[in-house]
Amino acid sequence: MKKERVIIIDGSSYIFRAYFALPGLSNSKGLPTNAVFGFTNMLMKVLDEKPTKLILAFDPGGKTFRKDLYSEYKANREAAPEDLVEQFPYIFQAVDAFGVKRVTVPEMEADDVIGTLATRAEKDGYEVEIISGDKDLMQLVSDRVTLFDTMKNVRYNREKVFEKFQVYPEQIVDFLALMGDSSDNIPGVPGIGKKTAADLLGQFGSIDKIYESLDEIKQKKRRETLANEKEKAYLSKSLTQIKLDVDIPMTWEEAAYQGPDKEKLQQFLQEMEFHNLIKKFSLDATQTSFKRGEVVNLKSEGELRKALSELELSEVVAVDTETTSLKIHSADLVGISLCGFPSKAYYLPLGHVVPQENPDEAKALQEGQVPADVARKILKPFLEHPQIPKVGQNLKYDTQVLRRWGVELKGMVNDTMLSSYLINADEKHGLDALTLKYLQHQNITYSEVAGKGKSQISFSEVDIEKAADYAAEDAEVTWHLHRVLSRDLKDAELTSLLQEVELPLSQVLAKMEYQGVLVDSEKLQVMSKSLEKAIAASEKKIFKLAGKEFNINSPKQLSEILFTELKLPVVKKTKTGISTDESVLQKLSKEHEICQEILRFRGLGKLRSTYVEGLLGQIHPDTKRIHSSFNQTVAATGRLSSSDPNLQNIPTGGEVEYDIRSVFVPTPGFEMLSADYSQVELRLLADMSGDKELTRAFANDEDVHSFTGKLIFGVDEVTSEQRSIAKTINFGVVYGQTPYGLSQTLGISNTEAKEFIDKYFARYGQVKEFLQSLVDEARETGWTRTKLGRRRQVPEIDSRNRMRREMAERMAINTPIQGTAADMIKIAMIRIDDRMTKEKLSSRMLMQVHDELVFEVTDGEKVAMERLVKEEMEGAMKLSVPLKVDMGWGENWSACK
DNA sequence: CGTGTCGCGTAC
DNA sequence: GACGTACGCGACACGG
Repeated sequence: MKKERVIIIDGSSYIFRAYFALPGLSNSKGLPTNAVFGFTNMLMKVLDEKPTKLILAFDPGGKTFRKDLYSEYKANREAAPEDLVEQFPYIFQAVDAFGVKRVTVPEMEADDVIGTLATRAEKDGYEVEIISGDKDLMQLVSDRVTLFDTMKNVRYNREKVFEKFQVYPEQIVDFLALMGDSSDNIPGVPGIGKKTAADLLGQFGSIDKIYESLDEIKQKKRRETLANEKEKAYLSKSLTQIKLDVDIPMTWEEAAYQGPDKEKLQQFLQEMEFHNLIKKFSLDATQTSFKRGEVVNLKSEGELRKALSELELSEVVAVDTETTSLKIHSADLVGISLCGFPSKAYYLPLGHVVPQENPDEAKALQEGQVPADVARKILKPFLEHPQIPKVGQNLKYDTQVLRRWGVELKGMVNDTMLSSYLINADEKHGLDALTLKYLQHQNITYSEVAGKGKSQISFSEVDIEKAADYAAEDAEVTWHLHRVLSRDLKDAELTSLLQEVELPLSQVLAKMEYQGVLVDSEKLQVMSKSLEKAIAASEKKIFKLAGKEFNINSPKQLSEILFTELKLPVVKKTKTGISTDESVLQKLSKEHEICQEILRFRGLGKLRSTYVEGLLGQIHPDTKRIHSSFNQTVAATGRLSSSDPNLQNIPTGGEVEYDIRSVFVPTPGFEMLSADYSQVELRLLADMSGDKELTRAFANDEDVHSFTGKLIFGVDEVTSEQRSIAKTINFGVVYGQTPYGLSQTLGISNTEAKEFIDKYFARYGQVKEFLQSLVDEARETGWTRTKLGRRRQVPEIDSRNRMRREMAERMAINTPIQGTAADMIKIAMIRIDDRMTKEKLSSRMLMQVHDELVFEVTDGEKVAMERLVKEEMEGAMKLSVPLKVDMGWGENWSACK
């Protein structure tokens, strides 16, 4: 039987060699990564060999015993360069992520640790491979010990050592002692180099023997030098000699290699931006880590019952639905997949159909599926049971699908998408991305089963076996992800945020999306017609002013007209050309009439394309309502986002003729109610900073912008201009504003802007301190947190790139404030929904626009709703300043003032 | 003909 | 470049 092998890596030698071999490498944050990369590469190469026992030896910080032996030892070495030193922690991080045993002994060089362990391993019956580029270690080579230089890809055994230096391993110490080593400042015997040393040792065998037989040396000069420098020779020998008896309390068990901590490693490689290594690593990992289990197709009522009785015993069941559409009111249920244990997942096909007319096949297909009403009856008690714990990926969707199918999903304990979002909002949260990241497994893609582009078919037309494989996988990976994510969530102390906020909120959002909002499509049609005319007229004017026709919507063509043909001055540039944005056209409007008209054209075009046509295109043909998505895992601060259509950027105000908000109307028999927080972010700033003045402003229910204006301008009454400036600064503060930014917004000089900011902070001293403390905390921890503990990573807070660093600082300021406001309205939404349910109200929550909630309310519930909404919004969080909510009623959204 | 990026503009 | 967070439009370049 082949003997087990111990691999010992000389970590320090690789760090230095990689550093010098790969100059200039760094990641996008400006962190030098050359040494880390070279080292990681070497380590992965070693791991390819599937080691069973693996140890990494490093030099300790500080001096070693050789320095006591000889004060000049390594004295000519320059200190490690700073950009190498800063890579050390990452190298150690790599070793730990790879799960490799790391050994450092104070005052002992890595060589001595390696020598001791190699000797011990040899004695204990192991083969030993030392991995190093350092020739000193050749002295350890024996019948059972080899030295491998990964960079040169050479493996040294006894013969190879002799081939290289004409001496055997046991002579290496004497060999190096005689010739000396300038890099370690080992003196050696002057005048004796590689060749002579090898010759002498070949002739005599060792230094001792040389001195015993000095007379036999013919060359006078050489004999005399050796005689005179005997002390140096022996000193050199003692320096070169690797210690074999270092006290290292370690068992071979500890060196057993168990494989990497995959999450840590993935994270590490990502941070370093070693994209090739990430690829290589996940490729290797797929073979060993997550393995698909059995797929069980539930073809009959009996099989379904049996599966459920089994799943009822599991700790938690992953549920996933397959449908014909992502648009909820067009999404017919095609199948349900369930997974309650590793290595087995079920698929219940329900709505699979045959695309072509083929009666025989259709019949066979039908016989292979449990009839929907039968399946529903059996599944309903299971899916609706609040004590059977369920997990899913984006349960907001499945909730709606099942609701449409006649089942109210209950007992949800985790949503992997929400968990991932809470753990790190900036990452991706799709099932495929999560599976790749946490399970190192590549899911079957949707296009693999349903095709893509023009040839994409409905999921209901996918072959059942294929569909089962795909769907069961989703449930299976979700089940595994739940295990991993719930642990990570707990470690990050985010479990209550999931259970108390995000998970319940997902159910509120599901209702809002399902409900949708009514729009007055006739009114939109009228607007469309009118806009078309206005746009055509505007276009005509522009062409006349330009003297030719062109595409006004093309910034490129527009630039050509403005800056080449009309020779208007260039104000601002973009990455790819000259800017023609609003601020530019505004500035140029006194130069040429065309600018104002372009602005008008742009405004009208925006209204028509994005809002009028956009909204018309989103009206659901069956419900006649707009069912927007409220995305819960998109905004990194904790806010919601809205899409298809985005209801959170519908224009406010504007001309009455084109008042888009006025087309959002209540269902007949209802009235619209809008409730919005007044100055919520500034109130949070007052609360979180504890600033005396700002708190006073809110405690006395002052107009905070006027109040601020009075403070910074030192007046008793502010002019409207002063109030406006104060308002701009108030907003800017929560964005982490810079003098430049403020100067641009206010159209003033940088100096003036800076003066305003200085005055602001002079009067709101605790605000200044608070903002600084947010930046400090982010710098210390790498994270920024909201009041509820929602967190966001700000890795670039340490960037050596000023722009990136300052961006991170602004994020560190803005995120806790914006995120806490988001937390607050989320809590309010949950409580409002809860009370509406408990009080059996038939009014509905329709929309959320960051600090505003919009409802449609039945006549009889107006008093109750107004009261309820105000109470829950104002009471969502207990702050040191009052929360204030403004309420407005109307026959449409716009009228709610 | 789909996909990705850019410039621009809307909201809070 | 330069004040935070989003979404979506039209134009355009790219690649099959």
